[in-house]
Amino acid sequence: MSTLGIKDIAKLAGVSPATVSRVLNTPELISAKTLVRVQNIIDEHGYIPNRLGTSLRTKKSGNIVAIIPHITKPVNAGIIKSIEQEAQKFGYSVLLGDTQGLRERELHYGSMVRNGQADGILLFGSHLPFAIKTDIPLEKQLPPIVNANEMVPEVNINKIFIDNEAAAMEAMQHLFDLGHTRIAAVAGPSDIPSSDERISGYKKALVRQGIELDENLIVQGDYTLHSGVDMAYYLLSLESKPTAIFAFSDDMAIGIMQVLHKNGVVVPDDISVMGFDDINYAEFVRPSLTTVHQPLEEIGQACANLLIRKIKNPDLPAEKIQLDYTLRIRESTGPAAK
Amino acid sequence: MSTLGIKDIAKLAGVSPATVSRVLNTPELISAKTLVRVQNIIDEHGYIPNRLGTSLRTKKSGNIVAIIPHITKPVNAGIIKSIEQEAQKFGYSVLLGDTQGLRERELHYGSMVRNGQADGILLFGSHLPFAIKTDIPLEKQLPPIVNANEMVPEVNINKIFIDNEAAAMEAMQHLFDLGHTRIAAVAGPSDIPSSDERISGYKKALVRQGIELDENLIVQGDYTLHSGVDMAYYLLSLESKPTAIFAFSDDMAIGIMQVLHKNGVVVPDDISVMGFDDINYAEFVRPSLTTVHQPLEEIGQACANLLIRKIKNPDLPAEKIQLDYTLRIRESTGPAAK
DNA sequence: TAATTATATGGAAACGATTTGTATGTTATT
DNA sequence: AATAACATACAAATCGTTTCCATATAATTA
Repeated sequence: MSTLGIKDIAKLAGVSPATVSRVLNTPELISAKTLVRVQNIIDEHGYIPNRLGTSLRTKKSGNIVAIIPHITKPVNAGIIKSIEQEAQKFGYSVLLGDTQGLRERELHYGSMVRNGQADGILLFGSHLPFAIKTDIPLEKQLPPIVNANEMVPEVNINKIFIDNEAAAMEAMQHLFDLGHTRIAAVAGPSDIPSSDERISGYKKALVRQGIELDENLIVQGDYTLHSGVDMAYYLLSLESKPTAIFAFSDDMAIGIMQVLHKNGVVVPDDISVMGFDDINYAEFVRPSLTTVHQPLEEIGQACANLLIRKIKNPDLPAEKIQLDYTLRIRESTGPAAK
Repeated sequence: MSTLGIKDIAKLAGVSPATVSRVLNTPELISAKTLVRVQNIIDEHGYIPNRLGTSLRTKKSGNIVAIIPHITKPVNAGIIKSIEQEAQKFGYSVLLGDTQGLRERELHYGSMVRNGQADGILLFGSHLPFAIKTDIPLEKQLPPIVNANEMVPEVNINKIFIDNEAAAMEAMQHLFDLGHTRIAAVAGPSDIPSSDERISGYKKALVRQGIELDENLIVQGDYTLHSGVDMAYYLLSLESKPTAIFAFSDDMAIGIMQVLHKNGVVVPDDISVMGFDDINYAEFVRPSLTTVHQPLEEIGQACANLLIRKIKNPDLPAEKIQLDYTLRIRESTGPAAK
């Protein structure tokens, strides 16, 4: 375990530490023969430069940290994969930080860029992961950071997003087209921006269609399977039941469908169910789930790419990039029951 | 962005850097009045010690890296959560490394402990994430490391595992009890130890039951939803179809059930399906999935706890900890069709 | 009161790399 | 043969901490 350092390698190769460093970083400045000699010693001993020393000196860690509320949710699968690929293309490593929805963990991962362990932040939550001072302009305080999916309220930040409101409206239009007029919305937590935006789309769609809003039909879950279950029981308990349910996450939609099935309600014949996200299980549940597809790979790639550009050039102004959603119509939605 | 260092704080407080360091790390050695004075300056400026400097000096990073083949698979959800919780309890941070199954990424994350960015490794893959020399005893070369779920062949390593062979046998026994004799196995990739162990359990169970092995009934997938689909089509194409299918992952089982349903095969009336893992979707698919439950939270906690103990005391001998699986019987298995 | 011991702080050397002059050795030019 | 030009390699400073050692002050004891 006694790992040897650049000085040891230098001694073994009969050169100075500076030369070893150049062999590693700027080999074109080194003569062919010393290059191979030193490189051989390096290989032979499996020398790996201590990243702490390097980072300390260069003030670059080569890491980016992705702050993700619940990393194992299937909706993150495509995002993470593409982030890693894009980052690797530019020589960056991705450190994944799972916050479990805890503010403390957000702050913890957020501090990694200030304490030198990372060069930039990919933020998938809706809170800035550090304290900001009100007496100094925000831009002066921000490290390189890109915000995706769940938007922070702050304006001057790089953002990658889809138009949640428009997506919700389009989903509603699909249900209107099938003849539904009594449509329940199962929203996410109230402090989650994407949920608010989708509620807004839900309401606008009703207005446009000339349908009066029934507040009883808007319920709040937390995007999880189990909250879908709870909300389904509530909706089934209504005296005047909806003919369609628009859940703002696939997980909730799946939970809802299970309860409906257990209670003898046939989807979509009795009630249609619509999800949001298009996780990979959406087409494998029964009936397969109609949902709003998010371009997850694109989101991940765009995030990483943008962040790295900001790291290399911190003074660029904030960019907002909007990506396209798609309606994926499957079996869980059908004509409204009479 | 010009972040100030310990010297700046020292200057502002009119003390030496050593004193500031003590305020942060050993406040009991500092007089009450300087303590509050220095602490105020620290708070006022939001000073955060540079972790690189600290780690370089102390030779401890306070990080552990978890190397995970596919982090977003639902089976990892409970594991990751409990790892984080346990690590935090001891003041360690978890860096999640998703390898996407690539050797290169394994090596990359594996090098983090040698280059100072992490103090130990939680390994969920079946390859050691670094090169080992054959002329030196393994124990001399190993950093603190704990291997879980998918076992590396090397013997002298800390391991957390369930008895996959016994679990597979018990699953088979459940199917035997229902009257099945023609049971297909849908295995994982051939280089994945857990799959081999389950195959071994599958075969032993057949022997014990006095049923002749039919090699045509053992097929190989890759643990994913889509490979479940492919394998299901293959099994349906057999002239003599199985009455039960034992998939070595829930994802494959879910893929299989979808194909069966599409082709008018009723589960479990026509064919029973059994999974492995007990991911959270298992009880939400239709029919809900009978499967082998792995104690994911326990695994995560045991891993992190063991690793941290090894970090603090590297000379402890390797430990092997076996945890208990449980059969979860749901709707996807039933009496064998005539 | 003087001598001794605790207590609190400062100075400076590490930790492991990179990088900026600077020095050395070679080759080319006059 | 002397100088210029160039290619290499070195020594030392540096990044931001912690910690050993020394010192100054305060507290205790004789």
